Amino acid sequence: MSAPSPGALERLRGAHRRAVTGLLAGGPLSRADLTRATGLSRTTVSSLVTELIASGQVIETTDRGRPHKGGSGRPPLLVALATPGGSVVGVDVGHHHVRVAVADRTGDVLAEETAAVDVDSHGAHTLDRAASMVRAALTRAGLGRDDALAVGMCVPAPLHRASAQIRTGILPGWQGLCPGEELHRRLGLPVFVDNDANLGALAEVGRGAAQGVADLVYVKVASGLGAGIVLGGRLHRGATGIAGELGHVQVGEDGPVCRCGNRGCLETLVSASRLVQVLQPAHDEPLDMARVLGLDADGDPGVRRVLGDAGRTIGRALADLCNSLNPEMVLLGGSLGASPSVALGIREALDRYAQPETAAAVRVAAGSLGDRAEIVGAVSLAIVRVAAT
Amino acid sequence: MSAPSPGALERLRGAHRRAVTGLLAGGPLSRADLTRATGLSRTTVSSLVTELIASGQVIETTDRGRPHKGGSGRPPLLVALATPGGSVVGVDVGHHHVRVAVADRTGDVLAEETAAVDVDSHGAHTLDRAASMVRAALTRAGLGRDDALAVGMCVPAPLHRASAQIRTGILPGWQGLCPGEELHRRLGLPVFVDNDANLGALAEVGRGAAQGVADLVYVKVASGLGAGIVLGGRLHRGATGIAGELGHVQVGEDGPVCRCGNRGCLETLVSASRLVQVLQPAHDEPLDMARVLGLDADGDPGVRRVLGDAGRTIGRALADLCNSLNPEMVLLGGSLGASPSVALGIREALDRYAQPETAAAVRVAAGSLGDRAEIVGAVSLAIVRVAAT
DNA sequence: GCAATTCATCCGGAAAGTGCACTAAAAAGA
DNA sequence: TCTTTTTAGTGCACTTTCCGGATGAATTGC
Repeated sequence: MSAPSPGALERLRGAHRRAVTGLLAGGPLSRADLTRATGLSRTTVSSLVTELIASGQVIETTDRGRPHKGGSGRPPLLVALATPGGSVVGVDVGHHHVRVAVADRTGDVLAEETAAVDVDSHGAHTLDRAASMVRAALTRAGLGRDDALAVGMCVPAPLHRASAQIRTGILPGWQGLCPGEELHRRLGLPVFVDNDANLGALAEVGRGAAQGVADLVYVKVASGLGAGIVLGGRLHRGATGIAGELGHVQVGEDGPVCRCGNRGCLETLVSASRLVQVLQPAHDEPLDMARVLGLDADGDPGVRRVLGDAGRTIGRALADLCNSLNPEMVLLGGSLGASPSVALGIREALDRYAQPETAAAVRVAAGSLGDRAEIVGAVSLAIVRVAAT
Repeated sequence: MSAPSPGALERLRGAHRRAVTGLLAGGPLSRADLTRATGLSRTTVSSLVTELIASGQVIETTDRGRPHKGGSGRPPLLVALATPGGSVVGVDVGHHHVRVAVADRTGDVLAEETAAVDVDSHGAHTLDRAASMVRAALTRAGLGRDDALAVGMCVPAPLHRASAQIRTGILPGWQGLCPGEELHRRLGLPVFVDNDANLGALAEVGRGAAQGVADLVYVKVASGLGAGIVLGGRLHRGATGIAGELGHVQVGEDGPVCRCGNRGCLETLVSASRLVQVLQPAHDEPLDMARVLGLDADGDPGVRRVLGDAGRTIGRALADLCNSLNPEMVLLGGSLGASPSVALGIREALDRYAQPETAAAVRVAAGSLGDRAEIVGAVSLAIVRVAAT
């Protein structure tokens, strides 16, 4: 008989366990795959998996995989995170919509629902609505509330790091609110929150166009303009959690007044609403962003010019940031992210204004998740945080 | 008989060994102190220390420490890194000087020497000179070459990450050179290299005004303008190792042409040489930076105005960077770092141009190491890299 | 049917960490 | 002075974790 010893060895084991669950969060894998990915021995991985199966966190799937790269050999048994009793919820709160998704622990979505809501002015009401949408989505996925492990939530505003509180006045009906705590009170589940740009970046790194990228600047252009910055593979949130406020970089001393109180902010020149407003007079039909993107794709010269200019304006600001951070990739998200003209404008400005070596090192591309980046990121956040326990 | 198994357990042991040597790099400690600091058990620490003593990396000192916080109890036996046979060398190559220091593994300097050298135009010659200075300093410290474990070197130009090569044309006589490899060839010691801003940041975080700061922007203003960026406690070098090029942020579309080939770079407006040049016409005596700083301290209004403007110009660029990174501190180094007028100007510009919460979160201060920041950083680099093995 | 190949597990052993008992050395108090 | 208390360090038995080789399993190609 001897006392239990909670120490360094157990922490090591835990780290390895998390490595395995983390890898499995990306999809089913064989024990052999896990061996190669973790660098551990076959034996160790086998024992870890056995343990995880015994504890119900992992299940052995019925389908067999291909025997390593097409050749011969015994086909592997795939293991996956246990979906039953282990789903997660993502909540994406935008300026004008709420989207809710229920996903299994590999990130595959089981049920999803979107609703148009006047989010900006009504914090408490929006959260009520989100909570009932979550309950409905869980039911539709055939799950009870106890089957959900955690909620990841996306809000369109920076959060204060220590208090997880919304402090800026960007969302009038939310000021002083702790969205995570509020939703937790309504659902009784652990809730993890971050802003839209950060979660978009997380999504693109995990399941999108930036897989394997260590240093990424993800730029989201929609109602506002924000950045999610990934450095060394980790999201950079800053000292008080409000890093990434690229929209309030100063681009003109006497530009229009911004909602942040300053004037000349980048966001006042290139937000989606601003661009629609600029383009409207030249068109008879009423424009919205989707229509503008259509015209861009059709080669409308006026639209191309305006979007290209917007890209160049963003690119000029990004050039300064890239000089400082030397990232591997700049990825575009938000409604404007899909426009080739914007991407081209950014590329041009980077080549012109950034240091040649910095410009050469950085790839510019559109995110591959489109307007689902935020919800995917919210789900990822929940998965990551659950796996970390 | 069994094969050697380099695996997870050995890595764990190594990590613990490094934790111990890392702690001892800050000064002698007792085994009990190490137990508290590492969180490991007494037994484990004891065995680690025994092992390190056997391998000669650590010695037991003769003096005993106080018995834990003044109370009673057996006084501990202090152990320290073995200084004899364990010193490190720092080399600071500036634009116009070479400085060399020999230090023990706690970072205390045993011998130091500075020489004026026309560095920019003569790469190979400068390295010859540096190598002979290192040999002389070792001799003066009463050490043979075998007593030195490694060299940390500081160069005033960004290095390419993969090749450790100088690629920019800023140092004409160095282009294409691998300074680390070159010095290694001359000294036969392992050489680790980084640029001046990065090493200044490292020094201030380790032994200067930024101790304990996780997110730091260190701005060095001297012949050029560069930044060392520390995020999450780690130096951020970027995808190709050239992060921190703050001097080439664009502040005016049609500004003067910069040595980098662009025009309107921040560096063209606020480098030390540029400021001296701006101030000279208003003074009869020939000015240099030291004299300018003296006039600033004496309250000369013209000098204050020009330095304040310089600070505001830097601060304006920093405001954008701070909006994106939300750092905890901005620290000033280089010859201009000591000027209160510059610091004040930066503070003003941050308050004006950065987001209010970002500006409120960031402290602005002068580095506490002055022009020795680079050499301290070079020594620190050597110590850190040696401890990591 | 047989070799080749890959996948997974079992077993024995080695490496690392921990608790406990024990000794050592000093201060505090009777 | 002698005992008690407190802290420091070490030896030993034991547990946890990991690894390598042997073994068995499942499939492809001949």
